[in-house]
Amino acid sequence: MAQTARPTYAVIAKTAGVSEATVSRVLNGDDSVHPDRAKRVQDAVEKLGYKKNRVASALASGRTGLIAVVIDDDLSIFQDPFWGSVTAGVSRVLMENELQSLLMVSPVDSVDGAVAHYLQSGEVDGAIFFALHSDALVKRLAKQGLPIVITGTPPSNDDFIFVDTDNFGGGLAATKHLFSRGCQKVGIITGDTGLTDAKQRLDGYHQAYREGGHLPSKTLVANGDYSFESGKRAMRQLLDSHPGIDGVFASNDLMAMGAIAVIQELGKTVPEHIKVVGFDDSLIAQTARPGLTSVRQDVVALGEAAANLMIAQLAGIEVEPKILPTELVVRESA
Amino acid sequence: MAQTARPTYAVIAKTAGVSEATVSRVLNGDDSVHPDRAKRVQDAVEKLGYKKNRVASALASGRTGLIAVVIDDDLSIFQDPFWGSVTAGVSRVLMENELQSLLMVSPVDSVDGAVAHYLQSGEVDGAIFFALHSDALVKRLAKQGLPIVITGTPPSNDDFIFVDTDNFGGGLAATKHLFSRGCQKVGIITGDTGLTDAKQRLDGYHQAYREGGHLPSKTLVANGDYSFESGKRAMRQLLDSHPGIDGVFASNDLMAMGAIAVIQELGKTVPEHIKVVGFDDSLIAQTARPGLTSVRQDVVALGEAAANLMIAQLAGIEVEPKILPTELVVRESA
DNA sequence: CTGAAAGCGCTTACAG
DNA sequence: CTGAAAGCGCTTACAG
Repeated sequence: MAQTARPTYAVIAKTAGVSEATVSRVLNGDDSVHPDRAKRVQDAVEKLGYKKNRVASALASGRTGLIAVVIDDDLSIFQDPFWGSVTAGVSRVLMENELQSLLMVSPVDSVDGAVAHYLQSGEVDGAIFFALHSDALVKRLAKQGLPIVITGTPPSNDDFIFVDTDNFGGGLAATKHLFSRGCQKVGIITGDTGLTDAKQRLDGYHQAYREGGHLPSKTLVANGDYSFESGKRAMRQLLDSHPGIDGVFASNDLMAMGAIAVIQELGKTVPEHIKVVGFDDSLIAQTARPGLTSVRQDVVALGEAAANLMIAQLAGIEVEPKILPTELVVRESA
Repeated sequence: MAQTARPTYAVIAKTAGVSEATVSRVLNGDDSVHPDRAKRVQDAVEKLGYKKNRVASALASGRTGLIAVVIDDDLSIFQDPFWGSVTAGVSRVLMENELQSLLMVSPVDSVDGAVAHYLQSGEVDGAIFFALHSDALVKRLAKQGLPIVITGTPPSNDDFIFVDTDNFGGGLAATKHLFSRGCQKVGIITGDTGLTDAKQRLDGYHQAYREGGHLPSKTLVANGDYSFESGKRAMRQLLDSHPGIDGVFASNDLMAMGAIAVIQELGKTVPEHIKVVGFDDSLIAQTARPGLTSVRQDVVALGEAAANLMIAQLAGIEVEPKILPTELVVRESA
């Protein structure tokens, strides 16, 4: 960008009749500068339309003001509005703190892939991870001193800073709700159980059965991957093995919609024949007919919490992992 | 990030027994370096686990490898999966070209706001804009020499580089489809007509009427803002003024869902009493019951095209604005 | 409260 | 094909 040569500190300093050090102090809010001279600097900045060069500033100070937001998945993940909302929450809080979000959507496959390389290039002050499948890279980065926040409970039990929704509690509440509505045979469609959140929702489901005094048949558990299509497949599988199934907890709204589509194709109705509960309380749950009963998680708040944990870390403040509560939103489907 | 001191060119140069200039050449793919010495450098890089410091590189070269992706709206815009997909498309193509996406979701209110300030700080090599409401800032940045791509047709008719969906053609096809299904009284729910795409879809709607030999009543045009709620409001308004309305083209899927919800609340059914067509062919259209007939636009392709135009510009290649075709996907709702 | 000076870690004409 | 050297535009001890 060899645009019309932008002014530098040298120019501001000369115009204001002070040293570059003083210019730097004023622009960085160091209040040890005498008000009169500070004013002269500000006037010069104003007059010349000066904008500090962030790259030079970053090199000299070691702080870039950039936080990587890494989504460990491929792009199709964005079809689910979930991620957009979390990202938006992160972005807002970071911006309010004069930090920018560097978005990377890519499988974090190896500790040696493109993302890994990038995060070690000194261009970011920290990294926030979403949908993490493996934490090998995160471990390495943490060891190197890079501030890290994980959204979702990390796969292994190291002491990473993370923020998560109460997936277990949500799964428990969803399943108990189905029982309370009179369901006898409640199945579950899980997410990719390689992800901790999917596993925790499943655990919640099991816990609901346990509180009822027994364990569910293994064949009442069908695996999906959070996609609409996988919800359809899983529902067909459940109906195959349990024609008398009368309740389904789908681990996200998209799969719940897939399940409902299959149920209706077979001429059965929701909630009369089979009751369905989703998870996320996304726009889809709200706009669906019948309205989808769903476990609400505040996704924007999730992103905001992640960003706040990052900011605290950067400020050297001791932080703790954080679990956000869920809330069951009852609509017509169950 | 004062992590375990990372090696620098000085260390690599010494290890490989060459000058720093040679290290730089090898790492930047300058093939004028003798293969033997290049090999020694590569070995040293490998051995020391060297990662180039991007900030220093950016300061010296003037290229940061960062492209700003600016969404001129507030965060709620991400509830609509549309933006996530476009962003994902951009991100993928940029990454493939070793560029990173700096995501900024914020109203670009003034030429003097936070976004404006940032884009002039030298931290990005270019900027891609979405959902632009005003192009005052864009004009100024372009004048300063910053490469720019706009997604969606720019508000004013300067010669910006942009990529857009054929909104006019989509609106035309949607409306004609409703007529071809026997509708007599077709209304439209528009998006925020301050946005060019919303205006163009409306123009397509008008054109369909014109091709039928007349103009629609003004009261068949109800304004929304692309949100679910606004779709509901607009539909109520249409039903108020035209109880006999039998077709509605909603300018996006979310508003179409809002319209359908209102229609059903009133005891009417879709498509029997009123046929509805949406726009976007989002996941919502696909998962809705009845399936929503919708104008499909390839959002990921839109993002990819925007990124490619940016890359071409950075390479100094002459580029032209690009319009992507739409396709009507017929389902049950019309 | 202030300035001179060194330094951040690369890149790039320039000269050979 | 290669190296010495200047430079990118800031920040930050250090000394006063």
